[in-house]
Amino acid sequence: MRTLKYAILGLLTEDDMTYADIKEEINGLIGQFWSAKNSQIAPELRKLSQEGAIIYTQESTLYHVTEYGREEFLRWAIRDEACDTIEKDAFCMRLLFSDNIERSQTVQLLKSQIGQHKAKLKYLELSLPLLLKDPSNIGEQLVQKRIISKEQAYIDWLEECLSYFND
Amino acid sequence: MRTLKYAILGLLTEDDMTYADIKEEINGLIGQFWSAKNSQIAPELRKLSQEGAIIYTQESTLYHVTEYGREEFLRWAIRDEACDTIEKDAFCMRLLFSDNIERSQTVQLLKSQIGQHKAKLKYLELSLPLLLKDPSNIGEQLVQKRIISKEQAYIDWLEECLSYFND
DNA sequence: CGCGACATGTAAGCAGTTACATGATTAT
DNA sequence: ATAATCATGTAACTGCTTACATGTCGCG
Repeated sequence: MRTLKYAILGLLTEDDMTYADIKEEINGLIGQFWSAKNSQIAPELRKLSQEGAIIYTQESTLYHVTEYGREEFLRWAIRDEACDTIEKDAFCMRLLFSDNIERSQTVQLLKSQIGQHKAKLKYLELSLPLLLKDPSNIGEQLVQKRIISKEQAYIDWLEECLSYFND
Repeated sequence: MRTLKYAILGLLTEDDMTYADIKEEINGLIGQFWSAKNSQIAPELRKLSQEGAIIYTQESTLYHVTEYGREEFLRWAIRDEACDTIEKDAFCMRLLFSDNIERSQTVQLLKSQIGQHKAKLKYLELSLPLLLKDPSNIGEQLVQKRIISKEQAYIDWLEECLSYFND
């Protein structure tokens, strides 16, 4: 589906950016629902250049979206696709088969998960609001809200699980 | 991380199964947090046979987990790994960049998503409880609860989004 | 200079999907 | 029997990650 392609075109539609800018954006809010490593971003930029969707300028080190790139982005933006959130959750797998191991082990795993997710939530609550540069961008605010409440919901569920196993 | 491997070993630890049985389980509850197509299950079964983790019997058409396979599974089951739920959500990407398109288009996309997710929720609420064969399996119940409340939370968020864009 | 740390980029391999091929099953 | 449908499996490709290579910058 080349979703990363459209992330980059979306960013460049708002502004010309350096490689570092793009990386920073993708490691920020975007990374919370569509992560990508350097080693994926770099080839994608090269591919987009070859396809004539973006142009790189040596002197300014800026990537710029072409008219074709912008059109591609806009065509994608209004496309009504089937809901396709892909969630892969290895911890659910462990919990599903937890009757094969000691209850105390499961409790330990749960506590560890809770600790990790609470740390993540704290990080999100601190860092995400800082990324909101333009308060008029409703979409950005709504996505941010979603990321945080999703994390909170996961913690709530983990704690519910813990209470079941602690009896 | 070979999570599919451990899904299969986990299933076979509970009981010997045919290919169809395994497929059915993976398309059921497991598929809600770790989906896999036939074309991934078949090679994985072959690989597990080669590795000596499972044995296939022609006559009974049953897959059976070996002692080595069971040990592998148990080692994995108690492993305390960093939280690594991978969520990829293309709709969040569209919403994030929604200030580039007409508000009415965004409203339309939101309504479509809401419809789709409500249909999915209805399906989950109907089908998942039927899969609960063993009521003593707490893990199964908790995972099922999680799947359904996650879907509900997504719908709630979409409706909140809609109310913002409808003003 | 030259050493270490960090940013950037490449290449190999794993995971997952799509499209297609084969074989079994049912209906006409 | 033959066609249509479904289950099963393969192969090719895309997407993604890991591990590594190169380059650039700050600092002794």
